Amino acid sequence: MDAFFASVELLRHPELRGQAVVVGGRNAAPVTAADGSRRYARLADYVGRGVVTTSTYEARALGVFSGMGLMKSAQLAPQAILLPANFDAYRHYSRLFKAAVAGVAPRIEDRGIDEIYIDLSDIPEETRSLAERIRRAVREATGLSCSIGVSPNKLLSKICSDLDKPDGLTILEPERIAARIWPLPVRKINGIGPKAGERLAGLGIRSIGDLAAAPVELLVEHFGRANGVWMHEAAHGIDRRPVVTESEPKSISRETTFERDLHARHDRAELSEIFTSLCAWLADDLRRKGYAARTIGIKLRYADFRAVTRDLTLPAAVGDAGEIRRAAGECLKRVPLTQRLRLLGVRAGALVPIGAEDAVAPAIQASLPF
DNA sequence: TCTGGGGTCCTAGGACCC
DNA sequence: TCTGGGGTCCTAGGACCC
Repeated sequence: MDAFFASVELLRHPELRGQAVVVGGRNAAPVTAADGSRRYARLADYVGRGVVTTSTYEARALGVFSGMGLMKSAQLAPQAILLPANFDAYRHYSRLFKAAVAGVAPRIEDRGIDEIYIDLSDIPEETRSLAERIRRAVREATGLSCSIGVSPNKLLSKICSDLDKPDGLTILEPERIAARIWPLPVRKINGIGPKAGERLAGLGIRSIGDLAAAPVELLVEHFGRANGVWMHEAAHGIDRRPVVTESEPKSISRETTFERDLHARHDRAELSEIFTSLCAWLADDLRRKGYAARTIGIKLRYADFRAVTRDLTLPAAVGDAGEIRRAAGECLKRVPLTQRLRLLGVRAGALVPIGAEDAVAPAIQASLPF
């Protein structure tokens, strides 16, 4: 989906269309005056922590992109409109667009709130008309635009979906990999992030073509056997991963960054309250999704941005807020708390579907000597 | 006044078991 | 003048993605 959160906001606030709009931060929603006009916050007025979650293409033209600190983006685009995120609305439109696609092509892999892979292998329709039909279905169901890449595999389709944004359609024939894909920077490969990108640049490898031309032994030497071979194949457009239409969650977590850094001793009461709330929210999420957890963990981030985690695996799965808090409290005892903190999080792992806790076959009681 | 929140996957070491 | 080999589970950290 194109600039998904921001695009949903434009559906809710159509008068903002054409303007630089940024979603993010913790500011209050726009105020509607008696005459029906709305007052919007400007980026320049924002004070506090937070990053840009999504920006409209007009804001991107000013250099404001996802992940950028709001304070920094305020310098680039002080007049941009700032809206708080409305996750309920985004989840609603996410369900709508996925259902619309499923009506055309049902084999879908979920990749988060605004992205999917679609397996078109078994649909006989000509590629372009099929893709156009999907795009039309999404627009009719949501009023939103999306960008589609069609290719022989997920890796290439993901790259292609990005080539003609927004509202784009890119169809890649395998013979055109060298012409269309090799000129792109290595960072366009899903799985090559900032670190790997830097290390590749250090080897003089900048484009996907450079990567394709690099000896696989060189890549293996620098990135390990599995990674090196993967990079080599990716650069040649090889990807054998199937479209996975069903999966179970592995973990569920809740975390929060404080308005200001807190100290375990000095701000004990405040931290304790936040900690308890996080455990309660997590328990609620677990219950709503139908899971209990055998592993409870915490995460904290110090004022200097270092993060640490601690885990505790329990003899039996838990789901209750009190049980979670008790286990998370044990984890908290194992972490140094002398420095100020900026973030606290609680995580549930080793998830067990509720009702299935006892579904594991009980161990055979008798112990046999053979 | 830097740097959100929710995830997945991988690696590596140690405990423990047979 | 030692102390194999193979496996699983748990923990911690880090890269990466949406």
